[in-house]
Amino acid sequence: MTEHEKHTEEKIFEAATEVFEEKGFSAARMQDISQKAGINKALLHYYYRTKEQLFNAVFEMLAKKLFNRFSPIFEENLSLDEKIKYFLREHISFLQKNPRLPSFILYEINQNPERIKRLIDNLALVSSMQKLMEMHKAELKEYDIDEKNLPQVMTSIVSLSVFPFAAKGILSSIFDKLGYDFNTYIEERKDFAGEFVIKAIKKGK
Amino acid sequence: MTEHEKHTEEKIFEAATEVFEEKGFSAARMQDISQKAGINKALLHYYYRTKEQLFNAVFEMLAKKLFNRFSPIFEENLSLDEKIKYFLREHISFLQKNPRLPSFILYEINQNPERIKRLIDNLALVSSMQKLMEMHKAELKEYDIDEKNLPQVMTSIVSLSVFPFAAKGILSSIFDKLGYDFNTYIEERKDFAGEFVIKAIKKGK
DNA sequence: GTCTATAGAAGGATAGAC
DNA sequence: GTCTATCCTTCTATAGAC
Repeated sequence: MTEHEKHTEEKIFEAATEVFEEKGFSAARMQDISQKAGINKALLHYYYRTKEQLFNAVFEMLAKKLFNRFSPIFEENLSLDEKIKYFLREHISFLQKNPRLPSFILYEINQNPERIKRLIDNLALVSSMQKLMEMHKAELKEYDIDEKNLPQVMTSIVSLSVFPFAAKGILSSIFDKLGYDFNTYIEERKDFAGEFVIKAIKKGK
Repeated sequence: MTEHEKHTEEKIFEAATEVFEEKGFSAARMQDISQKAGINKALLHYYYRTKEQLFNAVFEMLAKKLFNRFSPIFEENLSLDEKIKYFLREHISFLQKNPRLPSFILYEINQNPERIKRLIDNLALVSSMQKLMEMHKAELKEYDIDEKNLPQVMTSIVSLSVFPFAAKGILSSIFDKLGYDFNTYIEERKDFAGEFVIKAIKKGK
């Protein structure tokens, strides 16, 4: 593959990423993608054969980009408290730079759940979660967490960071009316979310 | 309007609701809608002129259906604790019967935020929230809630009920691998979510 | 590898008969 | 009010020249 080829293929991929993320698969137009990439429409097919294949390449990259953000939490050498706060701060900051990602991924997966199957295999979620539980076994006695409600706790944590972006369109409108500002709300959320979770899962006396 | 007319128009509307909710605006086909309604494609245009207008009618109905579920909480004569628990139980039960609603509404609003503007005016959210704060003024001293973090608290509550359905495609896949079941998870969530929130907002000593 | 031109199919919308 | 037939546009995809 020559330098030039690589250049063109990358331009296409980047343009496709922008258009698909903004419009979704069905509303995206090959014409828009080629224009944004500054090349001819026929070239898209030369490099990626079909719209579907181009979309799959983009989708896989974006999904990995999003899900890989969940991994660091399993590695850091921190207390469980700090780990949760750290994760939520980082995750919200990441989504702040990629606000359209949650809506795009969630929607396209609901449209076609098969898309995610292969990716999930690579996530190694089961072992990571077991590892996490093991690592903080001693601390866990201070929390209302056990194997049974672990999915509830995990999804609650994730929802606090993802939902505001998935619902950005609605929240922005409502905040406008209430005199709040979405960006300020997100800034505050970086700390709020962590504290909210910690209080919720600490064992009451 | 004759009985027969009404019948046909309703059949179209119901078929359109199903198709739009499942596929979204762009991927939905007028052909599919007419087939599902058991009538000819031309009739869709006779009753609703364009795809856009048919979609708007459906969208408005579904959005109201979803948002009206937020109102009861402002009316019931309950303590703040009970009100939150009651709301989450009811809201999750409602979404259990309409699992595709969150994904559809969130996505279509992000695609076109104008769609929600008019609806929000009718929600009277500002006054309702003020009324709620006023009503529980005495109790509020026991909670970490004030005007400043009210949006954080409110969106956190909503996210706990809405996110699992918006992310149903992903969660189902992950749960499969972990040996959990999505429906069981939702059943448990009806109580879990309320308790989670209450603990999170109760003032620590 | 990149372009122009165009095929070929699909989808929204309308005309016109009944 | 409902149907058949068809128009017209748009979109994906390919053929073929350079």
